[in-house]
Formats: sequence, C-alpha cells, structure tokens
Amino acid sequence: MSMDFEDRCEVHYIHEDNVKEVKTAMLEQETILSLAELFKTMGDLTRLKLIFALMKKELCVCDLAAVIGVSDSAVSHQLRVLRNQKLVKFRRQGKVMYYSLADEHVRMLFAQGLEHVCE
Amino acid sequence: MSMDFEDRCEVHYIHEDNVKEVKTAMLEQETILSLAELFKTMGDLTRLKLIFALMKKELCVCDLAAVIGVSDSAVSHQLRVLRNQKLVKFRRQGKVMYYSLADEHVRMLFAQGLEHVCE
DNA sequence: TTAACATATGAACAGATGATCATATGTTAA
DNA sequence: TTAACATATGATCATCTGTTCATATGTTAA
Repeated sequence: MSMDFEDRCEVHYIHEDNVKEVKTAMLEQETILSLAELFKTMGDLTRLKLIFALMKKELCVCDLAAVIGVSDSAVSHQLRVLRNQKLVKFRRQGKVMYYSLADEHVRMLFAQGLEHVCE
Repeated sequence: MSMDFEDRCEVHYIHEDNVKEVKTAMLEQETILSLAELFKTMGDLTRLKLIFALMKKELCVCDLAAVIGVSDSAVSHQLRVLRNQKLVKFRRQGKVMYYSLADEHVRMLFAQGLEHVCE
C-alpha cells in the first residue's frame, strides 16, 4: 500500500532541506497508524451518534438502538469497534450491558471537532 | 442506510425516559454528519501524514509526496479531500502550490487524538 | 430444566474508498 | 509559440466497511 520513499528510483522535490526536516520529524508509523484508526473509528455516523448518546448518559444496547434508530445487532457490532479502540467501557447487570464513555479524551475530541464544524 | 426510528413497527427498549432524554438532546443530523465527515477525513494514514507534515511547515505538493512516500497524484487527490473539509489552505507561487494548515483546530484535534493514543 | 430476553457474532452482500495510470490544466522559460 | 514542469482530475479496480439476517451465547425467572 504505502510505497517506501527510499525505494523510488526517480525522486523529484523542490526543497530538499524542508523535505529532510519534516521527514525526520515524522511520527513513528505505528503511532500515526493508531491515530488514524482512532479518527477512522470516530468517522462513522452510527458510531458518532453512539458516542454522543453516551456523552449524555450511560445506556444499554437496546436503548442505544432506540435512540439512534438502528437495529440492536448493528449497535452491538459498532460498540465492539468502539470497545476495541477503548472509546467506551461497559458493565453487566443481569442480562443487560450498560455502556459509557471510556474517558474524557473522547469528549474533548468530540468537542474540538464540533468547534471546527460549527464555525 | 440509517433506518428511521419512527418507522419501526416494533420498538423495544428498557429505559423509556433515558431514551427520550438522550434522543431529544441528539445533535442535528446535518451537524453530526459534518462531524463524521471531519473525523473520516482525518482517519486515513496518508491524509494524517499530510496533516502532520503541514503542522511542521508549509510545503508544496511534490515535497509532500517525498516526505510521506507516495505519488504526486495520490497526494494531490488527498489534498483535495483535505481542502474540501477546510483542513488545509494553499497559495500559488508560479507553478508551485504551497499548502498549509487551515487553522489551529486541526492542530488541536491532532494533539488531542495523540493524547488518547499515547496513554 | 425450559422459555424468554439481552446481547454478541459470523457470513454475505452492497456501497464506499484510495491508489494507480493516463491525461488534462495551467504556468514559466526559451 | 513550444517544451518542460507542477499539479489536478477522471476512470478503473481491488480492497475495506457497515448493515442485515441467521444464529449463538449468556442470564434470569418460572
């Protein structure tokens, strides 16, 4: 997918020093990949609605489904994605699973994004 | 894609008052859609690298391509996406296009995301 | 036990996405 | 003008993604 710069036979750029400077400052591949995964996770309408709902209140799966208007199954699938990214946490009470936001970072990210969008 | 809650014939949820409360607090569809678009735009490795590079310095297309190691064409395509989302701005100088970050929101978003990832 | 319920999961399919390649546009210097 | 260059764009295609449907898991009450 991402072709390695070193392997290119014919590289042309204008400002060699700028390229070197920024290239050495570049974050580690793994770090920036994790960051991309985080944003990708938040870049879906359903998941973003789930996050917003959980910003208001701890909710169970079927309530979440009712709030955002999709099937329980779809919610469950998407909650798993959010869980994998550690954006939400959950507790079980009987047969009901209650989900809530994992931490304040998510809330901050959401707010920061909203600022950009609402200007 | 997103089925309308109102149209469902059989809705079951446990905490009716919670559902109503959160449902009325829900952001407008358009707003949350824009927000999703924003995060989706930042949820790609190539675009995120472009953003990071531009956080360091104003750069032209072929320098950006050299920094992140993809073709000029791919960079140009992705810069357009970033432009559409108003994440970057540009100026022309002769035949060279210099790109830079559109505003500080982007920088803040990036930093905020990094905090979540690096814990 | 069994039935009913809440949630999770796997397969499958339609739609979205990103890189590539060919080509087009626009700018400068000769 | 023309050639060379920097960038942009459109079409194509392989891959990724999200929903749906069917089914499985796990919990509670009878």
